[in-house]
Amino acid sequence: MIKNKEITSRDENFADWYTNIVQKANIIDYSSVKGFTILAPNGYALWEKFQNILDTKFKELGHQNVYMPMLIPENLLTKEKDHVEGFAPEVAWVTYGGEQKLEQKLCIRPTSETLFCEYYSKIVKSYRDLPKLYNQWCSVVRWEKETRPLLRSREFLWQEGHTIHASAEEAEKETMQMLKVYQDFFENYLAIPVLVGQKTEKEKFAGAEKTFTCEALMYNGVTLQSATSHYFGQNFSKPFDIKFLNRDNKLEYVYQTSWGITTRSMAALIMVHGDDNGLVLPPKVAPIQVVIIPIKDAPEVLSVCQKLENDLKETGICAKVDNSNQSAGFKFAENEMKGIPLRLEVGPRDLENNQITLARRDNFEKQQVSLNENVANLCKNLLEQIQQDMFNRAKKRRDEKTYVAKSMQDIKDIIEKHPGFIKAMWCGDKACEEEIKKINGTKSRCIPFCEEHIADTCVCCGKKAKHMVVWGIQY
RNA sequence: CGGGGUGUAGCGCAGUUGGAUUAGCGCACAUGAUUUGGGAUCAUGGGGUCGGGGGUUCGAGUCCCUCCACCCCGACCA
Repeated sequence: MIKNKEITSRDENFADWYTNIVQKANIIDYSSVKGFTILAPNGYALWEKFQNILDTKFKELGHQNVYMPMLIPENLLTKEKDHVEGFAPEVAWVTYGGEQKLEQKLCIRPTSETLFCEYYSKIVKSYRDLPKLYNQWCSVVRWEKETRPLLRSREFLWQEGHTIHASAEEAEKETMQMLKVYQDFFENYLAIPVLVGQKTEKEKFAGAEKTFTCEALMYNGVTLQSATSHYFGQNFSKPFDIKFLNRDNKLEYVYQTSWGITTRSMAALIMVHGDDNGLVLPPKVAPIQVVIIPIKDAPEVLSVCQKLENDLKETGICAKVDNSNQSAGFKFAENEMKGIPLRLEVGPRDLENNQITLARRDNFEKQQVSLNENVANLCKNLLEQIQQDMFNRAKKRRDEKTYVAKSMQDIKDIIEKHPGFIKAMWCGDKACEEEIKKINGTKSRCIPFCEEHIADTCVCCGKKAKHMVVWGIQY
């Protein structure tokens, strides 16, 4: 366990550490246009893992994938008032087609609500057509002023689910169901504990009736909104005229939901689990789960490596021999940087004793294993153990960084000394949220489903409290 | 958009008062050899419109003007 010399320590400067890691682990690279990054092979492989897991789940629940156009005409974007006000400042426009100036400018989608709505209004006539459970995987563009790799880029990949239903109850049920899908994904695959709850009026999605969220806490105590699920009610179906005839032969507007997760979730993974040696990937989403390193370029070493790779693959583990023409030390460092959960070292010294060395990425523990044992099976169990340990460690840290504030001074002290999740009571008034935001930009993250009664009065104004809110500084 | 800063090889930098040439150094890269249990060593080699344009001068990476790009701090955001 030797600290990587080529990156800034995460305790010294977390922001530098992060930008070092994403590049050195070959997750992203910069392009020549500000805010537009290249998803490099390791980054894209990780995203494909995310896609696979979620897409399978979505389909199990009856959703279908579609693909909407990338361009939205101006008059379509502006149909829903709150929505356009939320997105207008950050859309990119296409104004020319070839040499010809366009009569109506076209916006590059910042999100596709309006496109789905237009489509739904065309295809829905009767309650028999409902529900429609569509999803799309695509990229969207938002012209951010300040950009950071994966956290805030001008183009990002995501998935947006848009469903319409014949009743409010059914749509609300869908909203909650998808929130649970995300929670399960974060906790059981990414090994990231998330706080789930409802966004306040101020923080909810532009045009939504209600917004629900999964909030994660990074190593440095900064919060990250990691996935959201919205209930739109009829807010979009009215302006977009998505009507159906119900069982009583009466025209009614549909009830709608939307839910999404972006490549930002990869940033969460990096910032929750990563350490001074690079990425640490939970086994369930690691594109390569076990790397096998031949210590010497000798035939007997290589043949053992090859056999191990085959055995592991047969057990359903994604394993790879690192054949690169580098020194052993270099390979150790390189594969640690990539976050590969488990490393098998095969060298002459081990082989003399008919054994190999096994090293965990998450806690650097090493052990010798006899080749007479079932190594593949051992790895399989160990990978499960690593997955569990990573979640427990992240949860312990999250809990340690969760505080209670009973006054504005408490909030100020916590934010300045050691940021994290801050539980505090709130009266429900937007003015108090704005007042709290003045403390280093502390925002309400959500009203958690597991509310606690901390005090009777609002932390800010002292009036009767309506909710316990979790606050924090956000990315 | 407001305040501050930086542009010299893929990356990180040096280049002193304008006179030092063919603009250097480290890392990275290429070839060869020896190596391989925590980022190997030696040898050889490739790579530059000094951010762009204009000006001053016998002479500009260096001085002046102008444009551009990027970074940091604020306001806005998945």
